[in-house]
Amino acid sequence: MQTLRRIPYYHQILSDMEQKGEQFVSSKYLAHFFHVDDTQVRKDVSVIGYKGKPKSGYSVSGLKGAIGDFLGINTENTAILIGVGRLGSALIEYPGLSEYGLKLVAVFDSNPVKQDKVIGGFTVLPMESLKRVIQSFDVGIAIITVPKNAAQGVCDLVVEQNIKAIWNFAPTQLSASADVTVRNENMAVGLALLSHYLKKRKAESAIFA
Amino acid sequence: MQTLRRIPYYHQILSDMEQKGEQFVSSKYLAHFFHVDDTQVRKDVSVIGYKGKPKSGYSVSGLKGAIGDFLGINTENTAILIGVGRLGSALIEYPGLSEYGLKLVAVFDSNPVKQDKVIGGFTVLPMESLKRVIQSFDVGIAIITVPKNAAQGVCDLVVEQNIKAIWNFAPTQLSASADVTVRNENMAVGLALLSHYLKKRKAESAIFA
DNA sequence: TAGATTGTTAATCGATTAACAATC
DNA sequence: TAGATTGTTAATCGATTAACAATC
Repeated sequence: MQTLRRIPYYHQILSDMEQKGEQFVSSKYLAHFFHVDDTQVRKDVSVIGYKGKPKSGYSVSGLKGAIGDFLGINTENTAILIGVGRLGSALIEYPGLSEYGLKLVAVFDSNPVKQDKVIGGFTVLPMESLKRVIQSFDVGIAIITVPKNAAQGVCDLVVEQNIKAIWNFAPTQLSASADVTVRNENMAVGLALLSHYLKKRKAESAIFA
Repeated sequence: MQTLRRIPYYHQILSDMEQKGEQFVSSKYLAHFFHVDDTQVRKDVSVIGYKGKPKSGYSVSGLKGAIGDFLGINTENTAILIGVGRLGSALIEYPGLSEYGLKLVAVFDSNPVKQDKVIGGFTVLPMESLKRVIQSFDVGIAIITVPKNAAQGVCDLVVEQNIKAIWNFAPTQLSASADVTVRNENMAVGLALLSHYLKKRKAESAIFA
């Protein structure tokens, strides 16, 4: 569903507008960021279940709040993080997590050298503690920041413990059964898309030269 | 175009398979990662312009190469990076960039304290040098890793210099004219989507409880 | 009031899947 | 040869846009 992909961006735009003190926003304004029709935005908003006012548009804070409720980021989601390397450490200290309703409850690493160290207030736990922690905290999301070759193994491990949402930062495509949501964050994808765009552009300008 | 979004993932999967020494892959196997029909994969492959062999499938290395050509990552794209903070510095040293055909030619920061420092082999340049560098290197991509509030300004600046592809890591939605491609990398989006999924799941299990 | 903007139904467009022949 | 898998056309499904009434 494309609507669902746009909604987090709306939220971000509305946060920025709120900070600038804007009160209202029109569907036309929101649409221009996505290069889509403003009808599309109004339809997206109706999915969220929010109502605007003819002539003035949508209340910035009202719509932002409705999106937060819709996405479930206004309530807390518990998470664990596995793999305390460079990226993992950065994520642990990233303030954006709590801003979006994520509450880290524990961090893990299979390397004994890293265990018992404290990072961002968390003591790094051994993988053996995984089962116990997931069960006692009712963990919703597992964040995977282990090296590429270890990622699928870790994924299988947490799925076994009944985790249903995985946020994968290892540069590999994880596979899990359809009832588990895997979000693969992968910088190479963005890079590849930009590269393709530039290539097409060059080809076109060659034709019209 | 959804096909275009899947293609970089195919590339990643094929790289992994190549490393493991796999020779052939079927459309069915590729399809299962995306939870789509295998017909879809065959259609995607036809867009790339590659041919498989009935019964055996697609050559892993052959298809990988064809995707590389299609995406333009087999040839070099020049890039600059603006904003040498924590994330910017990490990106400069990230080996994945060159793996996907990106060649960094210069890095910038508006903070005089950071200028003249050397990071990953690059001397940090002042913003004043932007124009000169872009013109003399025929720069294709601008990577923006400045703080949120500075991002749109930097975006306008590089668009003025005729840059047509922007890779934005600042957590804000940049806007540019339709002929400029902006890729917004935004962790909050992934988080929001996972959160929504969990919320929906909870609601459903409440209904069927 | 007139004009701007929302909300919604119908029409169009694009993406996905079904069906099946071609082929190794 | 028989079976598996590709490639492609037709059918279906979903997302986007066009049209327009409702309303502040």
